[in-house]
This record gives sequence, structure tokens and C-alpha cells, in this order.
Amino acid sequence: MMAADTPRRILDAAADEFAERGLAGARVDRIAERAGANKQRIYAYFTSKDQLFDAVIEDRIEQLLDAVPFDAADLPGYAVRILDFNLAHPSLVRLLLWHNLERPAVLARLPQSVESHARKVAALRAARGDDDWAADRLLAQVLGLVHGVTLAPGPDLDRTRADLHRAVSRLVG
Amino acid sequence: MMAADTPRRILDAAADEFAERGLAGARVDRIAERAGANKQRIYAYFTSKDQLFDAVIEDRIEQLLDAVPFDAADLPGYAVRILDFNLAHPSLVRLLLWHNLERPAVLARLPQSVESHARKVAALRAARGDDDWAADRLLAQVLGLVHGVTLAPGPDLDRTRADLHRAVSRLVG
DNA sequence: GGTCACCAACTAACCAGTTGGTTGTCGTCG
DNA sequence: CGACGACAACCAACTGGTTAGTTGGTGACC
Repeated sequence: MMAADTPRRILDAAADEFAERGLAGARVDRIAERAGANKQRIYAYFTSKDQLFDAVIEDRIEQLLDAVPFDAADLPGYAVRILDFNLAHPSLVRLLLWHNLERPAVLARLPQSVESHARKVAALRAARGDDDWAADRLLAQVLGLVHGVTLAPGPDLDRTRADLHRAVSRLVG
Repeated sequence: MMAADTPRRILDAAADEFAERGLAGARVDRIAERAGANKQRIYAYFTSKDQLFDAVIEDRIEQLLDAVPFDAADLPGYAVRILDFNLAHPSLVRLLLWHNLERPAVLARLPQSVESHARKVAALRAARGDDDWAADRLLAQVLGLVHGVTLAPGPDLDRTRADLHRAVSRLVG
């Protein structure tokens, strides 16, 4: 009856539900309802709640990694762009936090994630002459900074952005 | 029968259980078992699972806020000491992450947390001549940095510490 | 006698995952 | 052409295990 994109609708609905409540707090019936789909379709396509959760992450991880192209030559600008992305997609941030807590080490084994990280480290090495370690550290620091600012953005967004830009500039000094 | 510290044992057991599984994933029976106590004692002292969770946070928040005394004159050292504390108490970090996701805005209303933050901002203003906004930003940035490093510490802890120290030094530059 | 504690069983709801029965839409083959 | 099987989808009810919260009955200690 419904157009043939049922798996797509299920993934979207599940992403919302999981972002709000996490894996343990999510309810499969609620996901089915939100998707305007049937519960058995969920199990037909994704076999279990846990696997559905992983499938949602795998579906969204690409958005997360590629939505903001990495720019080793302009880390401050990169940081600000990630901040803007995070603020525009708060549910993606929550989804990642949940996943990190409830499915530890699953993300670290996702090839897309590993490769993306490796590419960034390599780009940093090429652009700055750092060794692997230093590039890895710098990346973790920048992302941590962005994360901290994401969780507590001030009331004046422009100034928040400017302050973040300046902070990263100092880091890369 | 048991020594009269039953509420204490319940709080400790609950802290472990909640740190591992979160609010939705925790099981009250498991907490009772871990505490070597009886389930009704939990409800006698804490009335509900949710309130028990909040009580755990309120119990541990002091540890979190005061275990590492704030030093506005030595932010790099402060950051490193927080990192060490986080690495020594990973379950406290998880507890905070869970709470942030599952009980949003509860922490922001805890007077202890609010006052501690205000005190830090005031100390930063006094020590550096910043305005409220700048002090608030700087604090968020430093804590974000520490958090990022906490989640992805390199294999060489000493170097991780040194790199964090240098990073914060540049921030406060 | 009141408080703290134990044990054990209970309830009432909830929830992941299943099953059976039905409809509509294809493409295929007789 | 038509009917037949395969498939996607729906609804609804069910199973079996789990779980927050309760109750009743017992002992110990102050």
C-alpha cells in the first residue's frame, strides 16, 4: 500500500526515537507508530531492536562524517562549521552520545569511521608536518573543544562562534 | 541486622548500576542485590527509581565538583588534574553522561552545580579581568578540551597529559 | 512498641518478538 | 487473457518473559 520506502521510514522514525530515549528507553511499538509502518516490517528488515539501532547509526554516520568536509589548512573554520552542524542537528549529537554509552566499541569498529579518522590524521600530517601522535592529539582536542561549546553555547551565537574560532586558532598556533 | 548504613550501600550500588546501564537500562532488583540489601529498603528510602537516580547524582556531584579544586591562576594544571580524576573514576564520567541524556535540565537546576560554576566564573574574572561572558566561554572550552582528551586518551599517558597542558596554556595565552 | 531489616511471594503493567489471517500488486506462465 | 504464486504491507491478538512497585509475615534491637 505505502510507497516502497518502508525501510527508509523505519530508519528515520527509529533515529528520532533512539535520539530521544536511547536504546534501552526506546519502544519498538512507538517506532512502528512513528514510521506509520507495521511492527513486523521492522523485524523483517532489521531482525532485532539492537540491530536496528546499529543500522540507524550506520545510516547516519555518513551524514556525520561527510556533512562537514575536513580542512586541515583551516581548522578554526572547520571547528565552527562542525559547531553549526551540531546546533542544526541536535538529535544526531544525542544519537552519537547514546550509541557511545550503550554500544561501546561498535563505532570504533565501523570502517567508515576508522577510515575517516585516518584520512584526517593523514591530512594533518601533510599540512603541518606533525607526526601521527601529534595529529591525533590535535584532532581530539579540537573535537573536544567543539563538543564542549556545543553542549553549552552562549546566548549570543555569533560571539560563541567567534570565540571558538579564536580558541582553535590558538591551539594550532 | 546489617550495620545502619543501608542507604549508603544502596547509593553506592545504584551508582555502579546506573553508570553501567543508565536509568532505563538499570534494574532495581540488581541494585538491591549489589547492595546486599532488600528491595523495599530502596523504596522506603528513595521512593522511586527515578528519584534514586537523582539522589545518586546529588550524592556524587560534590565529589565531582570539589575533588579537583579550581585554580583560576593555573588552568593548564587544573585541566590535567581533571583529566587524571576522570581517568581514575571512569564510572563517574559515565554517570554524568547518562544523567545529561536521561534527566536533562535536572543538573542545571542543582544549586551545588550552579554555585560551583558561578564561583569559577567569578574566580576567572578576578584572576584575568575577563567579563562574565569571556570567563564562561573559556571555562566551557577548557572543560570541553578535557572531555575530548578523556574520551580518547593516547597510549602514552604522560604525553597525553603534557599535550593537554600545552593546549590549555595556548588557550589562556 | 517502634524502627530497621529480612524473605518471599504477588500484582499489574509492559514489552520484545511471533503468529495467523487479509489485501493489493506484480510479473510470469499456461 | 487470466489465474497463480510471490511479495510487501496491513491489523490484531497472542506468548512469554521481565520489571517497577507492593504486601504480609518474621525477627532483632533500642
